[in-house]
Amino acid sequence: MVTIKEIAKRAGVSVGTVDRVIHDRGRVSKATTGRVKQIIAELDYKPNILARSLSRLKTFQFGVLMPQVSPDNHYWELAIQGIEKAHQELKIHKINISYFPYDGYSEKAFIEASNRVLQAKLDGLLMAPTIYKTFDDEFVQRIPRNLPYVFFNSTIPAAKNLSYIGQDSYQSGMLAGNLMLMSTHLQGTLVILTMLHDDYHISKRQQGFEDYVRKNSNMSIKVYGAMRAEDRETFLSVLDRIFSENDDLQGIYVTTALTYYVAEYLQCHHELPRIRVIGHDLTDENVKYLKQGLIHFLIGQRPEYQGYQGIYALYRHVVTQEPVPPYIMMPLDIVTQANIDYYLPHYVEFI
Amino acid sequence: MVTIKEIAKRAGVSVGTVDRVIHDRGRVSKATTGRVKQIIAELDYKPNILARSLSRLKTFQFGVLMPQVSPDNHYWELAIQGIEKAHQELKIHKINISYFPYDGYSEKAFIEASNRVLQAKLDGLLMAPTIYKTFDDEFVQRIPRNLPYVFFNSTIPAAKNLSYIGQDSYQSGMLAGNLMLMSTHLQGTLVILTMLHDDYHISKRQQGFEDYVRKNSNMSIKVYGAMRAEDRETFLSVLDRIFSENDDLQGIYVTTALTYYVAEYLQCHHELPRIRVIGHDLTDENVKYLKQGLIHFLIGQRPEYQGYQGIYALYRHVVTQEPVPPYIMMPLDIVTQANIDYYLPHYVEFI
DNA sequence: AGGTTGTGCGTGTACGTTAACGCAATCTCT
DNA sequence: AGAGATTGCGTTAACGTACACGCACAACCT
Repeated sequence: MVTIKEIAKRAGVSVGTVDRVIHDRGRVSKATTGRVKQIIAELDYKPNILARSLSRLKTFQFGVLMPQVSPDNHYWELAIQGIEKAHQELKIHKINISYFPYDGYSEKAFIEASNRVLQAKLDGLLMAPTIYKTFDDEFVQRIPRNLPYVFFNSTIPAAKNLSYIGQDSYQSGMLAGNLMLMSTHLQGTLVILTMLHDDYHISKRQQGFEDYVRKNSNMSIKVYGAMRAEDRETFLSVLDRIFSENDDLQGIYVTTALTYYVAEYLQCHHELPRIRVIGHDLTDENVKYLKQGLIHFLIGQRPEYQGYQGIYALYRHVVTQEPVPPYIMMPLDIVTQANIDYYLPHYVEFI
Repeated sequence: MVTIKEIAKRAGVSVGTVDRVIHDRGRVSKATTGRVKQIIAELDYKPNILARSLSRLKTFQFGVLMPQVSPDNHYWELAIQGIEKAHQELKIHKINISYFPYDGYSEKAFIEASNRVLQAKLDGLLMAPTIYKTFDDEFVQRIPRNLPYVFFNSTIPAAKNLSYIGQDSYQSGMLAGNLMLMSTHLQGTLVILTMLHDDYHISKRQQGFEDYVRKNSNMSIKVYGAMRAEDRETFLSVLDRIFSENDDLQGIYVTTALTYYVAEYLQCHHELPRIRVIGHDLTDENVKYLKQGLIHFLIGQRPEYQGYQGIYALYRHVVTQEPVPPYIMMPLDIVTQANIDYYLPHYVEFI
């Protein structure tokens, strides 16, 4: 193993000088710098990460900017689980994580949280740009150039983020379409039940589904929306309309995690025909109905793994200085009754 | 952070003594041992793994006993990729890996390789018990008690292995049945095309499929076998029989990675009815036909991840002395045209 | 009694890197 | 010209653990 000492010897300098070159701390002549760098390249020197973390005095601070955990959105909780797992693994390397949670429905709360982020001394930032507009205008512009940041869950096209970790939403809609066509008779009507029209993510799913079904079948598609996702009454009345207006209904695709409303509805209405139900996310409610056979496919997005990978992307860039891919795409996990047990977060021993 | 020095101070001894207690190197009085151990427990001392690996003189040797890579079985190659990935990550911790490959079809070759394993000085062994009988009788019995070993791919029930990493084969057959029923009309005939009757793994898949279909439908099942998997001619003649003998055929489930033979056959016989084709493993051939729409579902088993996890299980047990779960079950990945790209090994950035 | 062996500890160096400190030599400013 | 700042290095003590070595003392043997 080639060490800093070996390099120092070959360059005819001390280890202190080599260290200064490696870390660009200055106070080394141009000539010496060049010589040391050349020897480093020649010997293909790779710093020993163990010795590094052991002797480093500084602790790195990573910030996490994302909506606070709320009962109606399981996703963030799981993301935190992954972040904490990474935290545990990396704290020996003197990595610390501070959270900047905010009320996901309040712009003011977000702005306040983002200001706190800017005031904190951070070496890296992991964030979920949930409020597209606000983020883009108010925050991302103000991030200092030397603060690397990673997006997860969703992304902002023009931003200078180090990496994006998440799913291809359009493709996940395509996949839903694919599953729908494989499990129906290619005739009749399909319904897309969607919500939160302002969410880029979700409209992409819808688009993917529509495009796939249009291209690969002659089935007709009807789109229904429920703006206020939390409002159960509205939701159920929309379902009333869906079933009364479509007598040749073959399946419903729910673009969000609220798929279980449909299952609940079907459970209460035994007279309704057998239709396919496809949706997203392995929330407790969804999983329950999947197991009961009232939901047929769920598409999982590995929220824990997204959080985990997000922290690791920062670590690799900031600490080990490995290259980090600009996109880390999460697989589109297809989950049914028969394989659900292997995708539940408490089961998954992801490393 | 609580260090060995802190413990030494509190116990009124030197760090050398604490070290001797921790590593059970002897030469410490009973009284002192007890006192040190108690303080370790009280302070919840966790050794610093970085300092440990840095100052350790010994390198750990892990052995890998599995069939050599062969063109007709992609699986092993992928497993090695994962093993090598773990190797790269762990070599800084002074972990070394040596391979003991053998011809998977020859018992003699296996026995020879296993003897070499027993002669090597190993600290851990990762192995795939492919030849069930032979393994059980000849080899597992002779593994020294102090050599921890991990199975991957398949397992031996009565063995004293540290862990098993792989899939639940029965459940993966169930999943195939589940997908088959969801994508057919629940009437007509289904064919199971199987081979290698002596393989426990594969017969479990068949059984899972049969049980699921019997329980959840009235479709009739017919089982066809091709003993010599490599023999293309035999295989094609079996397919001739399948299609001529079953005029209400709805789908074929292939219990192995040889699914592409069916796809190939269908490609050459345009006159044949549209049937569902479901099989296992993301081999290049299978993926090709999946993308073409001639295979509808593949069930993946993450061979790279199995190898990766296998090495890490040994590492955790031998080096960090964390507890290792007796079973690390791989998810049953459902792969279609629409999500295949995210499951291909070159894409997956599994950490 | 003298030698050997074993027990119970402490000391010190090493692992590879970081980073504070120190010290000439040179440069800058009044 | 002299004081102060800057440049270009070398030296060294950490970081936390492993492990070889050594030393004192007791036990045992002949």
